[in-house]
Amino acid sequence: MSWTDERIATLKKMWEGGSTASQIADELGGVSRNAVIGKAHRLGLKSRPSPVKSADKKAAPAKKPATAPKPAAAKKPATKKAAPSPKPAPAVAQTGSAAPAPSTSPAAKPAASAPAPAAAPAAAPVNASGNPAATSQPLPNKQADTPKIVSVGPGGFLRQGPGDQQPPIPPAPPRRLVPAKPSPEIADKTSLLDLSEKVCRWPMGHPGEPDFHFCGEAVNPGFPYCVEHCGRAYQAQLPRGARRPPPPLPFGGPRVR
DNA sequence: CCCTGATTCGC
DNA sequence: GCGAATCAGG
Repeated sequence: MSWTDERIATLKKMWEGGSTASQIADELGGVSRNAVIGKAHRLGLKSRPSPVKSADKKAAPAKKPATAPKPAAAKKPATKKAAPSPKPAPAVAQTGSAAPAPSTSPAAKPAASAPAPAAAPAAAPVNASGNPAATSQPLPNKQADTPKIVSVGPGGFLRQGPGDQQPPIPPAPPRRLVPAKPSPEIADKTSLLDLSEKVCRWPMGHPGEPDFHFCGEAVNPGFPYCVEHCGRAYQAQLPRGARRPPPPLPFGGPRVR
């Protein structure tokens, strides 16, 4: 794979957007995590909290003496790293799929590290019951009069208490396989490349899905999200003692991995 | 172990 | 310029 302008653009956006090299790599497809990092550095993009980068301080870390510690010659079968599988990538289970599209391979991990809160598009706003007149949130919500802790964020978004996510969890979106490349259907959606300081970056759907896009609403000034999503992103902290008590987990709890 | 990013260095 | 191999912290 070569670094086309588009691929570079995507790399930049994602890198600056805080995606990990791995995520970027398999989003782009056909490149390794190392390739992404290497490219990023060559592009001058660099660093973001890197685990290994707090070293130095004063003395030189005396990494490698003049002697050649590593004979680069020997290439090992590399049992450690996962198989790169450059081209014949996506091992799509499912019923016989003829789509070769090497682009993305959503295969492996459930993607837990993604900052993406997994948007639930049609999530019914069950929130802010009392709905103080102060807020103009047009929430079609009646009933419920339990006084919840609701505060108004700087931009006018409603803060939620820590347990207030209305829809339990983002409705596990059926992961679709394949495509993930530009298609007419997402033409008017906010794509990765459409992100700017002015539009809401709240992710809708999941990377790799054909219709993955971003909210795209005008941002709440000073925030990366629109007012609505600010309410989701920034949640009020309940006073100590009034916190959500019990870890509702029957036992053990769902293993997330 | 896994993950992460940084760096090196042969190509 | 590219990226695998390697390093090194979490």
